Amino acid sequence: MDSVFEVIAEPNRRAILSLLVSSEQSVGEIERQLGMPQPAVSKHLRVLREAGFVESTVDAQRRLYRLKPEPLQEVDAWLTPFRRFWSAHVDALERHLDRMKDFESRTTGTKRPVRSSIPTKKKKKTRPKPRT
Amino acid sequence: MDSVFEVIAEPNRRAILSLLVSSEQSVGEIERQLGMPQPAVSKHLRVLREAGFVESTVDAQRRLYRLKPEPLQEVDAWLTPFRRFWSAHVDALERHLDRMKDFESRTTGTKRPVRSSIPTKKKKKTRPKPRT
DNA sequence: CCTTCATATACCTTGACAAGCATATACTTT
DNA sequence: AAAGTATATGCTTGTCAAGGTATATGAAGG
Repeated sequence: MDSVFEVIAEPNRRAILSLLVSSEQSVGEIERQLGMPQPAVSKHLRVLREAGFVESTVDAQRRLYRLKPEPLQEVDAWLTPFRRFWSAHVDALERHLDRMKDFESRTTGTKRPVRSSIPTKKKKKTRPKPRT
Repeated sequence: MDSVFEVIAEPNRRAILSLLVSSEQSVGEIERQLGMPQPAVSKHLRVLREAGFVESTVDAQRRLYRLKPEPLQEVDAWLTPFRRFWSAHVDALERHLDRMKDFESRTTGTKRPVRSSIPTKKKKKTRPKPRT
């Protein structure tokens, strides 16, 4: 399990991470919320811990697990070059939609495309395409 | 290979995606740049295509592959709740480092921690900790 | 047409890993 | 100390995917 990507490839591990984002949890709490056998939880937690996604502290017999940011930041960093790429695509899509605007206007239900939450560029004014 | 996370878990596939971010490439070009056997490239491209990461067009005998944004945007979206989480942590780290500032100053080589490229919050003024 | 180039697919083998179950460790309460 | 609770670990098994090699498809050019 060398890379962070392999670690988050497993659905149950992603579920555990999502649980921990709100607050730290014990193994038993995770077990109950996810309805998975306790050994499974412990094993996934082990993988997550060894990869640096979580850390634990002892509270009597319980172990409280909480998130650590670094590995997920690594994933975030990996996405960076691609964000540049897809923001260009959204731009192109927008230009296209702009040209389609009064065409489609109210012929169908108004459905907007998903917007990137992280604009990597200033919005550029859409120049009307010069006639060829 | 049901989820996008499993697809990007494979290092060679991530390498292919990284290659394609600059521009579309043929199978042979990918093969050469990554130094991997052609059948391997084709198989990974198949997985990527079926998961929507890439699409291809035919250019004579070549196939040109290019990126499609959606699956990676999905990964980006999955990270959203965690960004909130770790921005809080960076804040805490900053407060800590602030307090350490004149301590470490030039005792070691100046090495800065990795900063999140996507601030999810305004920078908050660091209040000097009141004496306990 | 026949050959060459570019890419895809089929088949096989191997290794990794998750699931399931049993058991061990460790702390707590009585 | 014994019993109970919480968590970890060991072992076995089945599955699935990646690598390797060979072969198939298909287009281009002589």
